[in-house]
Amino acid sequence: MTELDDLDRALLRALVQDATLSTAALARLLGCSQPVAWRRLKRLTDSGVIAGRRLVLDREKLGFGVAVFLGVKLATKGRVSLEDFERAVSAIPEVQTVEHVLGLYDYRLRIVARDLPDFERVLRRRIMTLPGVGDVEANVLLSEERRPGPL
Amino acid sequence: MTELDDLDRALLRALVQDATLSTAALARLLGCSQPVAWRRLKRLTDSGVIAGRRLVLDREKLGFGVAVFLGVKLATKGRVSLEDFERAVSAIPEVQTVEHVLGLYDYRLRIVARDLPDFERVLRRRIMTLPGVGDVEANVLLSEERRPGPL
DNA sequence: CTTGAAAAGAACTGCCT
DNA sequence: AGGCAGTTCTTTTCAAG
Repeated sequence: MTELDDLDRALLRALVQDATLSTAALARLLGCSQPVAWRRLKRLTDSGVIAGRRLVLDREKLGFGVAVFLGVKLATKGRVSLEDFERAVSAIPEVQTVEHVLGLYDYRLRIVARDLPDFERVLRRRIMTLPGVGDVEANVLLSEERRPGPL
Repeated sequence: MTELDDLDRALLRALVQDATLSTAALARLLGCSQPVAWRRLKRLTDSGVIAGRRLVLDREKLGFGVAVFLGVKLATKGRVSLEDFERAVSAIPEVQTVEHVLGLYDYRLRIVARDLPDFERVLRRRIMTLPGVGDVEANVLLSEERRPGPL
């Protein structure tokens, strides 16, 4: 954990909303000079608080109209099973995220597909054939909203 | 949907891996000139295929060691209920994403908290008091991997 | 579609309070 | 720590092949 002051927090809040802001624009927003904004930004990046920058793509414009969350329960869960499952699931291109979780399910997967028939294909030929798969629960994404989170 | 050629796809793949690449570095990777990489990038941005750029923060370094996925079933789900729920849930700072889904649950929420006691506080005082909440299922995040997705 | 180059702007550095 | 002024680099636009 890193100690942040109010200026750091304001900087992160601004950048989480729009990562394309220049340090000069940031400085204007925060009421400080451009080099100060730059130094803060660099410090946060070097210390790893800022872990990276990601492109946000428009699924639909790319022809992937369907996103589905799958909860997966494994039938057998030794150490080897987990590793086998993770390796196999990582090889499926339609899988966007693999989350290892604790609770009713063992893994949560975010899958994207062109349409529902395409999703059925992925589910039957890719997911259901994964090593050790037990129960699977699906939730089709209707809409999603991302929030800044606590800071 | 937008029609993309192989160069566009290669460009997106490269940028999804590292959104900090300069257009010159991109051009080198793709084997084209810098102005071409720049034009392609601009076209993809203007057309909305590239929807934005986001900062990736390190939860733990910010002091939020716990992330939990909640599946929420509403007890009553008229149009008004959905809107009430969404408005109320958006006001909780610990909520990072709100996903309206179809399936066993109505909403999936990603919650972050400082630790498990802090999460319990959020769950009891914020989540369980939301308007119309029925069943709630929780999955604690152990680890997550993001994959490039299909392209 | 390319290369090359100039103009604008952003990022980075050193020095000062 | 913060600010000013300057340098360097990238992005962006344009001319010409």
